[in-house]
Amino acid sequence: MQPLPKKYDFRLAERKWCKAWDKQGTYAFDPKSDKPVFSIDTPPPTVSGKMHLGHSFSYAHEDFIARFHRMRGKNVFYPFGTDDNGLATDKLVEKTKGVNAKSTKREAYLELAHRTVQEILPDFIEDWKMLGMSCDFSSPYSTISTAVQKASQKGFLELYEKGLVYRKETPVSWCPQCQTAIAQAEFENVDKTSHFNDIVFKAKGKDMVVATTRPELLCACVALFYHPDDERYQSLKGKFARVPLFGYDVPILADETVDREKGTGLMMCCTFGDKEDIEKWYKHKLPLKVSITKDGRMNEEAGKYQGMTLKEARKAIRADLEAAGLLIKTKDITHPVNVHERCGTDIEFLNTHQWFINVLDHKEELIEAADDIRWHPEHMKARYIHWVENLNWDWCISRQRHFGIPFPVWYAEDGKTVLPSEEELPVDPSDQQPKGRKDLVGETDVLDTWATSSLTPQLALGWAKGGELFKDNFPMDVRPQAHDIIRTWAFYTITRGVYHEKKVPWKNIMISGFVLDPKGNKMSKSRGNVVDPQDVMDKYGADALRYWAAGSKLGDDLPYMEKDVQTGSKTVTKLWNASRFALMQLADYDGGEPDELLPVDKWILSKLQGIIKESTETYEAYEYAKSKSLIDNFFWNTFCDYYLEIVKDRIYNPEKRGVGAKLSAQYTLRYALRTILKLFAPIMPYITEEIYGYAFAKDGRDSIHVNGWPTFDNGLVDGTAEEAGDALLEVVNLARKKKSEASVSLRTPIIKFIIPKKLEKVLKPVEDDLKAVTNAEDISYEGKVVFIELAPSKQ
RNA sequence: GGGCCCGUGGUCUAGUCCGGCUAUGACACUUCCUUGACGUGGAAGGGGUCCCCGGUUCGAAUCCGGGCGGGCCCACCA
Repeated sequence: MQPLPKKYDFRLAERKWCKAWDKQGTYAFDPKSDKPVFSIDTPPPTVSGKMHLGHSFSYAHEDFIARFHRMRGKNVFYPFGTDDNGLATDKLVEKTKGVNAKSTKREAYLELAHRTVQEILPDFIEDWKMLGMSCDFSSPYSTISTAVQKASQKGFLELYEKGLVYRKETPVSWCPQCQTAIAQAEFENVDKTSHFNDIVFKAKGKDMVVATTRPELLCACVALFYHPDDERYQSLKGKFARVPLFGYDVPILADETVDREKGTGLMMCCTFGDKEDIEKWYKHKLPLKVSITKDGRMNEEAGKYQGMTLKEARKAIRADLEAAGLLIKTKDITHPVNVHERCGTDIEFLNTHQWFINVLDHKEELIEAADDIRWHPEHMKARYIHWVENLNWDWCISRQRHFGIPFPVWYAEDGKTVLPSEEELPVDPSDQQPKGRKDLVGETDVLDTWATSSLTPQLALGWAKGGELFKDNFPMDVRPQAHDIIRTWAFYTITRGVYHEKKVPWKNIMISGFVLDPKGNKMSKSRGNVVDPQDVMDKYGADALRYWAAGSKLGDDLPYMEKDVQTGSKTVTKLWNASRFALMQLADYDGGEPDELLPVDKWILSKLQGIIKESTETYEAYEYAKSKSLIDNFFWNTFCDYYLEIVKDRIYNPEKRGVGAKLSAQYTLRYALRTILKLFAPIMPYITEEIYGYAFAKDGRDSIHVNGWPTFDNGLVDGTAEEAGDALLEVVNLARKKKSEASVSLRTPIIKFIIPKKLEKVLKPVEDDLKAVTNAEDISYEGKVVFIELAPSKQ
């Protein structure tokens, strides 16, 4: 057994092990092994920047679970991939290369995008490796890779065959900035300030006042609505109104969804201002009047306002209305507006051709599916169900972008859809025709990134290749993710599981919370309160960061406080020092078993069994935070502050205490240290591996992280020893208190230590250790109270 | 408006499901201790109406009802 160096350099050690694990394939999945498999549907991080603190938080959580199961002897299937086919990556390419995808030629842009992704990926993945993720990094998948394109397109074809996907011209939510359709799940609600404008419409010379926040859509107005019971407007039934500035007539109609209290109780319906407009347009079969372009400008319908942005048009139209005396009142309001989560641009509705996956007809099935998954924490299931229940639209999966996985679809002259055969995949219909055809028009849209990442369990398990791995391991054991993407990733993946395999994709889902700033606010660039995990790891190490991440239970948000990482860093140091001390004491130990263990040794071994049992149970239940705090307390308190102090005398002075007492201590010390390291290993993989390497590894390839999770040994549970040890601690505390009150060193001898008679029986067997740790010269048992007399001060 | 989560010393929290130990730990604070692993350490200590009100119970931080406060998700966009 080698002694440990004086100092632990986490920078060196973490880099060293990160490379060594990779090289030795420590975390490689073994397809030939007969060990039970534990499979993890690792989230492929979106390539849109660097790993952020929220990532390190939730990825640490899943890694605790992965490492625990691997140590338990499972063959852990823990793939790693990157999600790099979506709008987020597209935006990153635009930003880093200073280009605009829409105004760049398709081929040139795609070439640039693929090249940029390849440039970014190695460094991007490095952050996850340094965090100590125990994924199999040997062949990371990329969602833009040819293999994944093929699989994703295959998935599309399968849904098409099942009639679960369809194309339709319909009003769809549209981002004028990104110039693509987006799905309901990509909305974000933001409160914005605006104006409620009271505008005059005229009908047969009579004035009618309509309140609107969107005067720029006047030219798209197709009707006015009032509530059928609204007495104020009964006389308007069947009449027409003239649209101001634009001078055409629209019908005045009644609809029960109109709120009489809002504005003037008279509203205009434009195609399209919002969801309400769409619903009324459908219901009353109104004409379509499109007034905005795909890039968010006014079109020819807007007459003299053509070419203006919506914002400019709003200002100009308000001014013109005012000049004409038709804007009679303006009220400042704050109201919620749906914006695109990626860019913050107001969402519009455009009537376009899009592909959809039918989800509205299958809500019930998708809600029931939630019961087949164990949710950790349980209440997150409600979030999922709530989202599915409240869905309003089918899942729009087509995006009008260059970068992404192409739809494997062509259109014939008669409008019929032509699909490739599976063998032809992957295809790019933009510049390719199916076998034997020359007459088709290829679909130029690409698939929503979620349409691919919703297949991660299938992708990772090689579903497209039809292998055993997939057959045997779908559903996977666990999906880890954060709660913000329940409505997207979790929902979509469950949908694909149910649609393709008639099964939920995983048995468990573990959902992490968010990292907040120290005051409990969200971290965001605009607030300027962002902390980079790279900086934290550089300053304190990955183990310290992981220790911090283990401090909150699943689903709970955690304010980031540097001092908590510092506590992790201190724990690393303490672990090093305690191990260094222990190993020094074990230098002359041959590993032999003592004939008889001393009661104090039995005490700590017994206590340790409780920790093993409980931390195993809590890990099994995904409660790593409980496990961590159990081990933490045992290590600092029971092991360092008491046991090591008690045992010093036996090891230092074998001539006084006997060789057997020393051997008993050495045996116990070794067992306890080894167990503590293992219990800490899932949370702090670097320091534990480093110490294990010095102290216990059989050779350079023997890792603490594979197998060897401590097993509960009922034979070591000893009630009598625990009673003796606990009583010992109590009197030790009294002695320490006495010395503290006297402001003297803890080594000050006790010349007279009188302990109540009733404790004699329980304390007698540990009396030698008690004497040693309290430096008591004389111990006697009498009376009912403790009496301690300290040696006089030297001065 | 609907749903969910939460409210514990100065701060962050454990404990709450399944009621009963002196209410856990970390950080901060006070005093002391440099002892042959560690001062990034050790010992001792101060500090809590367990959000409020009511109920159940021998007994409530924990269960029930009602408030108040905070957060999240969804809806509200005329």
